[in-house]
Amino acid sequence: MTMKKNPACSHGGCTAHESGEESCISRVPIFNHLEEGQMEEIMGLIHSASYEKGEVLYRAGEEADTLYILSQGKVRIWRLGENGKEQLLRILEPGDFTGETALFQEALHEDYASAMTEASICTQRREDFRTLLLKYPSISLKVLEEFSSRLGESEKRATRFATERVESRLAHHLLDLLPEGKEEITLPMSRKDLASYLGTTPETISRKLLELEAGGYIRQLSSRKLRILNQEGLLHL
Amino acid sequence: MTMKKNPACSHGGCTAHESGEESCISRVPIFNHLEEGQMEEIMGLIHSASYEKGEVLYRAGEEADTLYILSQGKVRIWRLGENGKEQLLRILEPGDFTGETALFQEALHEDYASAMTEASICTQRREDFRTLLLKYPSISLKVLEEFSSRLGESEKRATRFATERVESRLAHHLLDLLPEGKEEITLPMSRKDLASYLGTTPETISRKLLELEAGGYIRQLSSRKLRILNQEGLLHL
DNA sequence: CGCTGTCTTGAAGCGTTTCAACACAAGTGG
DNA sequence: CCACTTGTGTTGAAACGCTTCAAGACAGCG
Repeated sequence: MTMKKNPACSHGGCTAHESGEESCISRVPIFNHLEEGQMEEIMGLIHSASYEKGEVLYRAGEEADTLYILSQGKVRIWRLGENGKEQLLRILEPGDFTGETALFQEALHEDYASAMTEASICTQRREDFRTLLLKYPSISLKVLEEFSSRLGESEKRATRFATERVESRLAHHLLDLLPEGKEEITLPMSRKDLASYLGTTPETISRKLLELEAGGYIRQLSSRKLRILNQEGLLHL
Repeated sequence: MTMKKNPACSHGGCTAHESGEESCISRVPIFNHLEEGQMEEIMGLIHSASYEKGEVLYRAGEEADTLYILSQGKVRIWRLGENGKEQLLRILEPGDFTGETALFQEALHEDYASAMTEASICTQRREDFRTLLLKYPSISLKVLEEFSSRLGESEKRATRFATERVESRLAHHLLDLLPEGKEEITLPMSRKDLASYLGTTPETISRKLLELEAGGYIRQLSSRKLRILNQEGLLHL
């Protein structure tokens, strides 16, 4: 990992690209409602770093005292079950953040984060972030909104694991991936990762996709692309 | 449900009991760091209610605009999977709160809450709560801590469902229930609820407990009481 | 005491995993 | 450009874990 301090996110990933003169921070939902001057104050407390593909941001067991905001690239977040089996929790896109779980309790990471591609990441130390929260309560509300929605997601996921079989979990996941109004999906990950995310095996994913195709619900175009033929049907599997 | 407004929690459940002259609010972690005057301000924004055993506080699909703080009794929080199967998410004890998930997004409840026993509950309207958060940023930090820990819990749960078999989930759950330094557990719920919580069936719970007993890990004293004989062993199941 | 609900036990069936073999695609070096 | 390697995805068959349904045991409560 290569690391720079200030001016905020001045490495390749964070400075102007398609988005003009903006820094990475303005693209982050929890900050983007603030005014000019406040933004600058925040940027002064941000560090930036670049990671190679495959590099690890943090591991379970390490002290969690940093907030990571992804500026460019993709980052994998996963956990190890007590038996050592790995589970994919989520994939960060630019603007997403991680490391928060332990930011508010003096705790250790329970998950792992690693770069799936070359990645530009902005970081902020726990104490700096807490100071900001106390100074600008509106940021807290934004973070609470984000936590709240993530908590909802996570409980929904847990309930799906607990109450639904693989075919149904897969069906619902495909619907989650389907862009509004469209009917074609590009899977964002390999069978192995998809299996890990859905709590099953690549073999079973393969077979269930075949079954869904046989049932007329979907059509597999290539290994990563598929067309949804019967949205309503998938919903009720 | 019976409802009263002010003085805060003055119904039977909230006024002095074992705890002296305190109101329910001072027992709530997110508020209990505040000063005298601030407490009174908060109490002015709190309503109180009593629920009969079995009564529902809210249902999935209803608008979520109220924070519920349990003062006395027990409350069940559960979800319905897409296929209609019910899953127990958690059981609230006095001091715990619920309704938060949707408090920060204009959203609908996705879960159900009902009183397991007669219950005294303090409520606060969304807007009143948001106002408090903006006025006293330290409350936000407390709530963030609570959310953060709950998010961690939930992700751990999801990972357990996804990566571990029933025997292991049960074993870890028993360890979670085991009070520090003790070796006897009183299960806080029926087999049916335990099964729902762990994403299995009552029959399987019964059998797995037998297996754990046969393996020398535990000893069943009665249907709700058991003794842990091999803590280390359970951990690595 | 008998009723009702909770818990247990048994046997059959089903969904999923596992392991092994094979197909296929992408990338590398001769 | 082809052969070779490596990784990813598929397919088949057997084994396993769990659920389901049905019946019986037990406990709590009128």
